Amino acid sequence: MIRLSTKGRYGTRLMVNLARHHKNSNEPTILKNVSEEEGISIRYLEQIIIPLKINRLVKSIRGAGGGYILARKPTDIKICDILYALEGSCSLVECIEDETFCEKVKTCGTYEIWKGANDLLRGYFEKMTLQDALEICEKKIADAKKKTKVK
Amino acid sequence: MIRLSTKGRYGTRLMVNLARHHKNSNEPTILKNVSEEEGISIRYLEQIIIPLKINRLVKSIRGAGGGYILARKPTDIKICDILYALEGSCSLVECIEDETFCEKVKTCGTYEIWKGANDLLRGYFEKMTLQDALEICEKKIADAKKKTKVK
DNA sequence: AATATTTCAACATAAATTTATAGGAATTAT
DNA sequence: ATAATTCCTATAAATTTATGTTGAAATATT
Ligand code: FES
Ligand code: FES
Repeated sequence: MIRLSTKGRYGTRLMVNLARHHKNSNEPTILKNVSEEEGISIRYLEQIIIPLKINRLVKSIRGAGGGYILARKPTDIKICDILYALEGSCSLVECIEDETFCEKVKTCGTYEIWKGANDLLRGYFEKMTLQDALEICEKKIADAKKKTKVK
Repeated sequence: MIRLSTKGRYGTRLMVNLARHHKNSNEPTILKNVSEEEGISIRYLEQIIIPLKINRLVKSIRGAGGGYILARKPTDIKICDILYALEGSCSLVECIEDETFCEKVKTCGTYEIWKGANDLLRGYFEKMTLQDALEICEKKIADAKKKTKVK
């Protein structure tokens, strides 16, 4: 019904991936690795990371031995920041950010519905940080490992 | 960040429009009127209403004097039903409904984030009915009229 | 009963946007 | 110099958004 674009999905996975490497070492992470780990083509990742760089969520280091690192600590990056960078806005329908987008805002019978949903979502994504995502992710992987061991 | 498709937006406005006419008379509503009132091309409305008909949210009456009517009372139509009919699913990311959509679900660091957001949204749209939307809409229009009168 | 009118139904197609791949230039470490 | 890596530009494929054309069904009118 409401779709998170692949840019948003892939970009967030990219950020979580960088966060995991960030925790383990100070070395820049290369997209080739991200590509293999996440199963997303390098070429596409290259395009997706541009807005993340422009919005100063990641820093790039060029040349051999280069790669990408998070620009701030995972606790200081909100999921909302990531989605905003990737999608240019952070709303369910454009008329919420741009009042001129729909001509009929004043009589539109649905504006308030979307606004309510949007506020819910925004609250959720404002509270959640990359650190939260990282912890969920690590826990999940740890649990998965346990299970296979028990087997 | 997360976009409600125009199909979803237009389709819901179409349903609210039908609901308003439904309240005022038992006559079928023709798309030409909806088109003029909502500023959406008839041709596009014709396409959008097809899934609404298939999912039995509206009934069509052909021929002169025909048009469309709601298949059920506005209190019995959830916004979620409408979005489901229009988008074929009711989730933020496909992997929530279709586990095979993302290959890496088991190690994906973002699945739980989207799941949480999705549950929030779904709860919201499950609770809200066409009747709620109708009331919000009528109130809004009444308020708008008051304001212009005062002026 | 015949005809004209109204309206939905179906199909085709065009435009715009999103998704994805490709090639090579620029930069840096070794 | 060479290899590794980001950066930039182009373009292809798929999907979404929107319009156009014709036809079929039901109804109203005569
Ligand atoms: S004002 Fe934008 S959908 Fe109604
Ligand atoms: S499992 Fe679908 S986005 Fe991660």
